[in-house]
Amino acid sequence: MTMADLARIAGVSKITISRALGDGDLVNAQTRDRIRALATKHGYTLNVSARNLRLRRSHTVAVVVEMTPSASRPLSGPYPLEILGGISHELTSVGYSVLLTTRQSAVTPALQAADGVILLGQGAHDDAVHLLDRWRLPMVVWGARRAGDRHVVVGSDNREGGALAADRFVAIGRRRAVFLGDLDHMEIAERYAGFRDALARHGLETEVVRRDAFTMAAGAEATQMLLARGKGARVDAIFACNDLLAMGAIRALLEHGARVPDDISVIGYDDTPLGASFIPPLSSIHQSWHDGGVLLARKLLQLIDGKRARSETLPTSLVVRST
Amino acid sequence: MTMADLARIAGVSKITISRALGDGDLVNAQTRDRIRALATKHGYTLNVSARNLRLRRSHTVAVVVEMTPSASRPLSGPYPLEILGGISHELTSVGYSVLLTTRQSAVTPALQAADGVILLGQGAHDDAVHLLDRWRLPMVVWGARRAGDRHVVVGSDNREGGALAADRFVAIGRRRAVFLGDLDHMEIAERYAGFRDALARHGLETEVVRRDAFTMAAGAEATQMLLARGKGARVDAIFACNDLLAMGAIRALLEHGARVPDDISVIGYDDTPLGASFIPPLSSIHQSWHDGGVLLARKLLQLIDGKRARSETLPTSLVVRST
DNA sequence: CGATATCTTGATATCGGTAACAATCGCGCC
DNA sequence: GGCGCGATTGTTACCGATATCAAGATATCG
Repeated sequence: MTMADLARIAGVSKITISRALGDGDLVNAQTRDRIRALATKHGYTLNVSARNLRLRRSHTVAVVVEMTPSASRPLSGPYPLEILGGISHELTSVGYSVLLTTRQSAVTPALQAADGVILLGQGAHDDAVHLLDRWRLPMVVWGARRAGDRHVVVGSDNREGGALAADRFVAIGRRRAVFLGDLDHMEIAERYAGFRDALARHGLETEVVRRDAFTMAAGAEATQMLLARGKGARVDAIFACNDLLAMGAIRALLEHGARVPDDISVIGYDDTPLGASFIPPLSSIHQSWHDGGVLLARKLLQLIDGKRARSETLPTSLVVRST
Repeated sequence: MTMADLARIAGVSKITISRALGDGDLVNAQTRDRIRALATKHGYTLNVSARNLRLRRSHTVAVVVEMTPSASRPLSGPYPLEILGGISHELTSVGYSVLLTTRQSAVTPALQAADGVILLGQGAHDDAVHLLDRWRLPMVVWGARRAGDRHVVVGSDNREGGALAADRFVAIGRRRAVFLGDLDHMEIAERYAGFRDALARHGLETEVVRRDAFTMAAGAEATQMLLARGKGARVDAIFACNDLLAMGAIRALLEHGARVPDDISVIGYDDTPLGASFIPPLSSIHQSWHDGGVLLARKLLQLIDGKRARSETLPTSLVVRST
């Protein structure tokens, strides 16, 4: 069933069908409705390849993802499936296809034909510069913004996330807070910066305990180290850059006999369902992955349409549970 | 840069270019190499839309995924990103595109034009029957096989996984084993069946403690219940249908003063990086998600090529760590 | 040497849409 | 009445690839 067939049935020409199903403004309202009704009735579907060929557009967006989980990043993938859900939802709703690619996979014609690229994953920024030069395609990257970036970046507001944790600690009267995490990661460095600055505004200092891995074990071990120190260095709040580290910390605290949150308050990051189901339920900074995906998609569509798009950060929020 | 352009440069006709880059057999080896060299030199890439139009194939596979994590399934998505990696890798390497779709998203022309469908997620089986009737497309489903299934199913060998856990328990002399999990899920029921049967072969009985959620909290709570029972019902081995439940169980055991694995041995399922980084490192049944994805893709490609494909199960293995 | 088989290349039509331009119709206005 | 205008529909020519059939060149064989 092609347009020609439908045209014959409706007693009009192909182009009228095309216009009736598409633009809609160039065709009489009655004929348009009649044709649309006929199309649904006969189960007609547009041939995407033909349209793409004629329009010289692939209506495809390549999403390049890092997919290998590792012991130091124990959640299933650096970025949750949810963000892909947001991207996919937004793009398919406007007739675009999501071409999922791993960073390792070969550059296929289909990939090269993409109308735009979305990059997810820790190496994204470096890849971005690389790809941008080679392909000159519209491109949007997920992550933290950097100074010289020429590409559009979407990410959640890590500074704000850090500040939210700090404000909470101040609000419940904590005086000695520790930040737990690896400052080499841009996003985490931002979380720390927001945390430190917000505390500084209240005249409080921050201490950093660096750990490279994002595991419970690392969190527990770091916390044991803190607990083993003398009384002079006692802390009453821990902000972990990640829920797993936070959970590890809590575990170590409880094992050591410290009360959470009475003696030491702990806040995690990411608001994972895992943290929510932890005992005790973990307080955490929430960022909406789904919205992030949607925003990435929208920005890219703007670029594809030849409009400008600005880098943007998504708001975060603090979810207070029992820690 | 189209085929026509390249043809002009090479001094041959379009069709020769097409044959040189494709089949390769119908064209002189020298001209073929010359043309291929020219193609790379001028950075020519095939127009996928044009080819698809002519061949009446979309070279696209729709992957339908369940993407919403929830409190009762706290890992980021019911199926890890890794399986998508396997699918994507395999398909893109043979020139197919992966069209990622959520179960909720609308049926777009691009989706309908797919050459095949891969279904992932818990509702997959029911959707399968539905879609198969409506679309008559080649389709492959991830999960456990069921009796009346008319579609091809790929999944890991849950029976074997259960049996491996049982064999291990027998090998280290355990006598009273408990299975922890929700038997309403097909895959988990299989794990239990394998576990129970393997123990039965050694004259041992099994006890089931059902819990619906896949969380640490549920695992801990179930285990506390077990510990609270009288001495007559003492258990010395727990097989959890999931790493999180296993971790919850271990936590409860340690809190109660039981030694793991000396008093009670625990084995989880999925071999998540999370479990590997747990303290103590969790023994678990491993299944290769990546290989699963690859196999799904291969089966589907067979179907698309008009060949037959059989349902298949992937082997599992036991990773012995410290529990 | 002629005929046939094989290898290699080309001309043409076609896949199913959409843009550009042309044509038709009805209407208002001078 | 004739002209111009907007609204609506149609004609034609493509987009860039590949299948089909045909044709020229070369090899093989009796």
